[in-house]
This record gives sequence, structure tokens and C-alpha cells, in this order.
Amino acid sequence: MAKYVIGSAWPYVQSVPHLGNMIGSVLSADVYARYLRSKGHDVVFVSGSDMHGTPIEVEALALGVDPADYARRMHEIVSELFKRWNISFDLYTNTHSDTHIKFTQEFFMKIYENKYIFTREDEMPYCPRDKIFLPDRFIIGVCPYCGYERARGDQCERCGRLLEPRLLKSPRCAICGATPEWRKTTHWYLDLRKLEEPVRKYVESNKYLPQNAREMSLGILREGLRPRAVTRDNKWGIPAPFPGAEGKTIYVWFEAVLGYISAVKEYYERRGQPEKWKEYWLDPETKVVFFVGKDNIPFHVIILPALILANGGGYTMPTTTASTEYLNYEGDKFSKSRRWGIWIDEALRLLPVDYWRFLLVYMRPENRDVDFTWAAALDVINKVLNDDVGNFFHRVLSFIKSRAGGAVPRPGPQASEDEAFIKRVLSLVESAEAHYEAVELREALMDGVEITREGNRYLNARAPWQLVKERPEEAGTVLYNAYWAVKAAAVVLYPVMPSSIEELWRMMGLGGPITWQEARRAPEPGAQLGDVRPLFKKVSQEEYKAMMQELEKMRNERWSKKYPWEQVVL
RNA sequence: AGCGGGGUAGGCCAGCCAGGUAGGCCGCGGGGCUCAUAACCCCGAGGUCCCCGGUUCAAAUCCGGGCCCCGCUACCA
Repeated sequence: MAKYVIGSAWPYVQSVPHLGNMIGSVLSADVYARYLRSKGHDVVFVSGSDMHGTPIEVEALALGVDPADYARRMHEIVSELFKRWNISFDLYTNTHSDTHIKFTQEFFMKIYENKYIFTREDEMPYCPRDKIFLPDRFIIGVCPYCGYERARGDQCERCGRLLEPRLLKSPRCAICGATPEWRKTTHWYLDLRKLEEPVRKYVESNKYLPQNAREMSLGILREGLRPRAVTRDNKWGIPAPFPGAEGKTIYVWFEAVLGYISAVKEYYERRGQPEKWKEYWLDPETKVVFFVGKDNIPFHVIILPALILANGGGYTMPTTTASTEYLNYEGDKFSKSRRWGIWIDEALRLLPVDYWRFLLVYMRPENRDVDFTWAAALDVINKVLNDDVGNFFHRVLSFIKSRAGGAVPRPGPQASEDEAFIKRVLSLVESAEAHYEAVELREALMDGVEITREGNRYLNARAPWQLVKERPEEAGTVLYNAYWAVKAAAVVLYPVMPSSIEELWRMMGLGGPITWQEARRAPEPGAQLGDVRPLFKKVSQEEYKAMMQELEKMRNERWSKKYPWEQVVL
């Protein structure tokens, strides 16, 4: 048994996450955490809403509401949605919690005392009307290269050139249109140059990192780490604790990643064990695993380890960051502004949650970007989830129910093909285990599916519906073996579809917890089956059309609402 | 521009790191079974493995060059 801290990237609560966010972080982390628990490991699974930062501040300003209020409302909604997605967080908190704020301030003071922080005065664009400093992308002007009139300060969307706000002609504030002025302001920088070597050593010696995380991180290190500003002139954020930094806040990216530590602390505080978090975060034996999309790699593989090193407090270095590529939607990136994609609230209105969980893990972009298309999704539901998996479960259980007395038969002598079948099933369980360990969730799921395919082949070859007439004892053996395969597949697929598999477990007449050992353990003959029904069903073309109409209707309604929290469908 | 990923049957992909009869799923054609959700099983057709060159007895796999697609580039969270 090992100790694990599992973290999924902290969703930014400006809006509800979409399916791509879900498979990249939260859902993948949940599947992995559930797998680890089924193996009996000691797991703390945490995440929370990222509440601070300019986008929320600006959005709140535009809507005329308090940013804290905005973030809190969205946080509550997202928390509720994750519950409905059956995410087994031990704690889903947010970056505005007292514990997190205090922890962050102390953590950065320690870094400051360790001399990794220096100050520098910069000139930054400032909107005199909104009275805020503007991040690059909140300045709009004419592109100096192509003349595009609505180029942003970081990049021109028409010609793709990287820009700086000073290059823009006739710059104006993206919020109110006023002309920004340049104001001097002091910022506190983290001196990443001093951390480059230890971070490089960390990355190079980390044998668990997925290839994309390794390549991207080494690429960044090759270019050399540069100091980065830790402070911002935002109002909405965690007050910077440094002497003389009154009125400044900590840049969201530098505090949100500390949430993985502070959330474990908060979890045990709430349980009345305020010191227990140290058994995780201060024990180098603890395995710390993060789940993020590829855009998040630098902050988890470079920045957080650098912060931990700079702090020097002996916090456990992350074991790995399980990073995915992107899930696209019907050929294009998910885009909130273009309303392109499916959001996790809508999704629950369209299909049962386990269908989504299965679909997303099946399509998990482990090696490259993957395109979510409805055509492919229906195919997976109808051919794989329903026909291969669901039908095999039902085929075996309903047969035992109707032709074998409704209880798990006692097996007789095993013929060589029976033995070969069990061996094959157990080797697939082993393969699934290896894949789960390597965080190859899609492959683990495929092993589970393969067990049911093998099961179907086995039944066709042994034809127990014939045997039951002439050699009932042999039929019992075959059904016993098939039942074992159902159990093995159930255990392998349990982390992906917890509620469906729990129901299956009851149908199988099994009472105990769904643990990994159950996959290998021979079933007990005589166990009475419960009521048996098909777990899944197909989605017909008509139902699909109805679904699309429902989606359309939903969207017309929600997007006519003013406030983001009113736009959510619950 | 730099960095990263990719180009394999009608579709989606595995194989490439550790060269040696080109695999899987879907779709298509044929057959079987009838326990099961018109499900399941078997057989078959179908491929210039992006292009050019090199190394090798042998290259989808290694090396060089080229073409095309996609993502990232960190005050965008």
C-alpha cells in the first residue's frame, strides 16, 4: 500500500468546463484515483476552482457584480456538476479559501526569505477609466504588420504574429475603449535562473513523465528559464505578502498550483486532523500525480517544482504529471466565444453520465489530438459499450437466470479451451493493471472491452445453450467461466463507469466492495443473482436527432441570459 | 520563426524507440448461431505504409532532404 496525492488541474471558474477540460484533467484523475483505491492504496484526491485573476475581474466589472460573488456562484455550480459526474474528490475546494490564502502567503514569504525574489520596476499599460492595469490581451489596436484593426496586445489573430502592446497602433482598452497610458509599477519576480539546474535535473531524471510533458519541458529548459513576475496589480487575488507590496496580488498561476498542497491541508483540517496533511506532502515516499491538458504542462512540470525547491520546506516533488493532448469537437477546437463544443452541464442532459465517462476515456487524447465527432460517439456507444460490453454482461447473467437456476453454477472439470479462456481473461486483467499503473487509461479500458469480446467468442465456441440440454454439468462450467469474465471486466471498467458497474455488481449477486483482487479471484458457486436488466442501450438516429434539437433549444435559452451562472443548465 | 506531434486499406487508428510474412476497430460482401439488447461468432475483399535518396542480406520501422496537416510559444488560467 502506498500513499498518493492525486490532483487535477484547477478549473478556472469564468465559465463551466467543456468535455475537453473534463477528459484532460478531472475525469482522468477520477478514473486513476478510483483505480488506486480499488487496489487498496491510500489516496487523497483534491482539486478546486481557480477563482482569481484578470479575466474574472474584468468580466465581473463588465457585468457590474463583485468578482468574489461571481467566482463563488460559479464555484458552487461547478462543484455540483462534478458531483453529478461522479467525481470522487476527497475535497473540491477553491483558491479563495482561508487555508489556501494563508498557506500561499506563508509559502511565498519563505521563498522571499530564501532570496529567490527580487523586485523590478516596469512600465505597464493602465486604463485610466477602469483604473486597472491591463494584461497584454486586454489591449486592442491596429496590427503594425497587417493592419488588422482588432489585433490583441499579445498576438494578432489575423496574421498570427506575436505582438507586444507597445507595437499596436492606436491602442485602446478592450473593456471600455479608453486609450491606455503607461504607468510605472514595481513587481516581485521569482528568479527562475537560480532554479534552472535543479529543475532540469528533476525533469531529466523523472522516468514517469509522459512524452509530451518531457519534450515540452526540456524544450523550455533548453531556451533557459527567465525570471517571472509573481505579482500583479489586480485587486481580485491573494494579497502579496512581501514587504512593500501592499495593493499587489499573487499572479493566479503561481498560487493555484499551490492548491494541491493547501487542499490536502484543508481536507484534514476539516476532519479535525490539522497536522495529518504533512504525512502526505512532507513524506518523500508519497506519490504525487497531476492530471492536466497540454497547455498546463509548464506550470506543473516546471513552475510548481521550482516553487517547491525555492521554498526549501521539504515538500514532496511531484511524481509525474499525466498530460493529455487536446480533444477537439467536430474538427475544431472547443471555443466558448464561438460556442463550439459540448459543455459538461449540457452533456448530462443528453446522455447518462457513464456513457460520457466511457466515451471520453475511450477517446482520451493520449498521443495526439483527438476529434470528438457525434458519428464516432454514437458508434462507440452503440457498437462497443452496448453491443460488446453491455450485451455480454446481460447475455451471461440472463442465461444463468433463465436456464441455470439463477445462481452461479458449480464448475466441473475444465477442458483445455476452458482453461485457455480463463488464462486469457486473467492476462487481460494483468494488462489492464499495467496500463492503469502507467496512466494509460484508454488502453486499460480497451483491455476491459477485450475481456467481453473474448467472452463472446468463448460463448459462441462452447455454446452452453446446447450443452445445457445434453451435458448440464459442462454447461455449468462454461457459465461459471463466463461469469468470472463478467466479474473481471467489471473490476477493470469500474473506475470508468462506477455507478453502472455497482449496479452490475448487485445483479451478479455480489455484496462486497469492488476491489482489484476480485478480478482474479474465482467466483463463489451458489451466489444468487439479483434482478437482471440491460445496463446500456443504443442511441437511435431518431434519438440522436431529438438530442440535437434539445441541445439547440437549451442553448437558445441559456445564451439569452445575462449572468454566467444563469446560463448553466442544471 | 522556434519547439513538439502527425501523414499506414472507404473512415479512425496501432505498429516505428529495441529493422525481418502489414495489424485492430468501424464500414462493405458472404456464412454460422439462436443464450443475449435485430445482439454474438467465423470467413473474405480492400493498402504506392506522404515523396525522393541513403544505410542494410532485409526499412512502415534507422539516416539525410522535401511536401502537407495540427498544436504550443509561458502577464492566455
